[in-house]
Amino acid sequence: MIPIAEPLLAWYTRHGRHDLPWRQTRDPYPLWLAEIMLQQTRVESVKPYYTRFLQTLPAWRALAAAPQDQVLALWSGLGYYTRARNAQRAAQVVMASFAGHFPDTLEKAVTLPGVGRSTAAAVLASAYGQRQAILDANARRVLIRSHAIDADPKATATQQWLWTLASALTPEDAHGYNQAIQDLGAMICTPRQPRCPDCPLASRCKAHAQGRSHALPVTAHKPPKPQRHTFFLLAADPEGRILLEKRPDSGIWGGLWCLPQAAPDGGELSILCNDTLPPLEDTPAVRQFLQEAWSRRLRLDLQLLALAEEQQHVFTHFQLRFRCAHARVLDSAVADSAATLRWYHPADALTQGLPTPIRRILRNLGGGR
DNA sequence: CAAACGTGGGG
DNA sequence: TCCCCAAGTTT
Repeated sequence: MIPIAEPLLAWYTRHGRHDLPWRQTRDPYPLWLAEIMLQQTRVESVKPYYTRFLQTLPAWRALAAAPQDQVLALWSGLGYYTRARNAQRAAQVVMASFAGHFPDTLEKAVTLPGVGRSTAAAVLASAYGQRQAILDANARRVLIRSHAIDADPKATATQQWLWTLASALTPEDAHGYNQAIQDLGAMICTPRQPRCPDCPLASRCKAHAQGRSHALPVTAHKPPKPQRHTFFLLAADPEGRILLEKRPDSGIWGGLWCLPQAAPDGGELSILCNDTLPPLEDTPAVRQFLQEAWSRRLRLDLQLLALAEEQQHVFTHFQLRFRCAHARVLDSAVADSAATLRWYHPADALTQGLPTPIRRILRNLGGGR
């Protein structure tokens, strides 16, 4: 085991990112919110979301009581929307079970939805000054390189070893150390082309000594992404409003407002589907199928006008190809009654929680390019 | 325990 | 253009 705390903290004092918005406080609520937003997400992406969210919902009570649609609207574009729904559930638990205070033990903290071991440790260290080790992607990379760990980082045994290492190396000032190791990972010990000449740990780094910094951590080769296809319905009523459908909480884009979908094989209509379809052809048969399927499911008398050019959206685990079907309805009364279906003027729709590609589509509707 | 879960920036 | 992957957690 290689002691790194002392040079790390010295480096952090001089070169760390002390100006990050969530480093201006020791209040658990904003610290916790930042940790949730930063999960699998870059600092620069989080900043504007963090500021806006905190201005709108500045405390546990406000978040716990907010409409879910408001929470998701504040999260819209940030991705991994389970985090937003869990964050609100966590705020409700904090209010109901912890008297409005973030719990003060790891055991209790990890019972909060969306709060795992690393997030819990980060908050406890920063908010309460506890000696708690984190193990995020930055800390993991620094430990793997400094100790020249060849094993698969995903393997359970490796994870266990890394946690043991992290705990042993974390000093009393875990608050400072955790931030220091994260900054080192983000600024010096980066995934590709690490800047070893500038690294305060270079002299004691095993990977550097072996000339293997660039080769660690070992990375698994990724299989190609499966392709999925769907049609999105752009139905306009006589007032120029667009029909949106609220997605179920589970699954992709959970809880967001989306354009209604259809898959040309007649399969489940409310989910993004599926790899076995014929491509997104524009034939009379396809048009007829789409018009009938949507009319029946949405209980609308709609006329299909045109199929727009194919677009695509890439997710972590699959690639989505889609076309927008422009349609009009003469009477929008029926769909208004369903809780998961709503007509929106495009400008109002843009204030809702929307998936990024749907936001792009709606933004480009009127006068956009 | 492998897969699900978003999006955008950088090489 | 394409591939990588980021302050992980949940199922």
